[in-house]
Amino acid sequence: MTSRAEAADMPYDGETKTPDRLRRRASRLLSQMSAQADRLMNEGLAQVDARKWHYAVLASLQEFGPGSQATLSRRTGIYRSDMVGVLNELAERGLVERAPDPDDRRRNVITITAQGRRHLRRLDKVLDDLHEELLAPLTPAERDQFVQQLTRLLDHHTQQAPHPPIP
Amino acid sequence: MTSRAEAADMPYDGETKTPDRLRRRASRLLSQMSAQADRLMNEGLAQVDARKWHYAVLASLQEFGPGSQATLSRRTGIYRSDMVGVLNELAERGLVERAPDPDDRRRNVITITAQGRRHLRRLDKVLDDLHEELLAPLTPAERDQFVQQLTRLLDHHTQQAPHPPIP
DNA sequence: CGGTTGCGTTAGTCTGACTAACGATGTAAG
DNA sequence: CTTACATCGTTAGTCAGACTAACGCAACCG
Repeated sequence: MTSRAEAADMPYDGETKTPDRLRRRASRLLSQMSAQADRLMNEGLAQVDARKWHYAVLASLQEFGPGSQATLSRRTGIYRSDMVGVLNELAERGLVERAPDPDDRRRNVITITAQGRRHLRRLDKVLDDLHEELLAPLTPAERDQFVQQLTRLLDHHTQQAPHPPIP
Repeated sequence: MTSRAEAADMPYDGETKTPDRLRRRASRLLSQMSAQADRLMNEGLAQVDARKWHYAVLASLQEFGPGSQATLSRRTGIYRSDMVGVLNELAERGLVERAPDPDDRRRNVITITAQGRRHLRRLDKVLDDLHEELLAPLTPAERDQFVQQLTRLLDHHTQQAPHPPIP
């Protein structure tokens, strides 16, 4: 069981090879895969004039109905300071409507438009395709497993999280 | 087609719940887990006056011996423009030595020092602990599986990659 | 010799994640 | 009622990671 391969008769290549202890680190794999996934999504979404956050907000609106910006922030995990810009973009494109809430004049009520719903359907399709590409090397069973493990990890670190409860 | 109608008798919480289609997206899970892992690593490493990149460089030096900055760049995946700063930090701390290469005067030869080796041993321990924490919810078998799947994904996207061959 | 390639370095872009503080408004306690 | 506190939208800014462009220099190739 030679795990790290007696370099003895291997074409030793200290020029390009990454040490095993490095390649194996989950944190490293995660950040690299995350970068890769981000690149993929951004490219794909750019082709339909959209961004990751657009999808998050539209999906949340579709699923749970209208809400204030702070509500959307909680639902999507986007900081409310960043939500401003996202909603500007969505409103510019006519995908959502931002109207003052008569019941609470601090708030804006955000509503998805018909066009927004249409756009969301498109984004869903685009993202499905992109994820197909992203997860191509995994079998369907492995994909489920992978997603489920990621979910468990994430839940564990965000439950009684000492850190980021989306301020 | 009542796609969101089933909320009928659920404790509907449109204020904080994230839509399923969103929570499930691997790209989203990856970026969130990556952020979480980054935070964890950065915090842990900060306590021993180190950074992620420090580990990568030191590990590479230990495993494959001295090399030029460009070589290290290839081995670790750090851009050579960022390598400069990393090596400055490592040199300041006396963990590596940067000497001009007499055989090729464009190059610097980077060598790990005894102190660097000591530091690396410490970092390895720290990272082991941090990863124990990071992957806590997974059984040992699942961890292997998880790492292996990430590796496969990453390999697939970096092999004949149209995109980032570490320029 | 001249052109191309590789090297180290500087500077700068872009994105995502995150903090601080503001004024305006709402809620609760005395 | 008024004083204190919390929440909302917004602006501005920090910080890190990933990445590009371009520079001057040195080496290699034909």
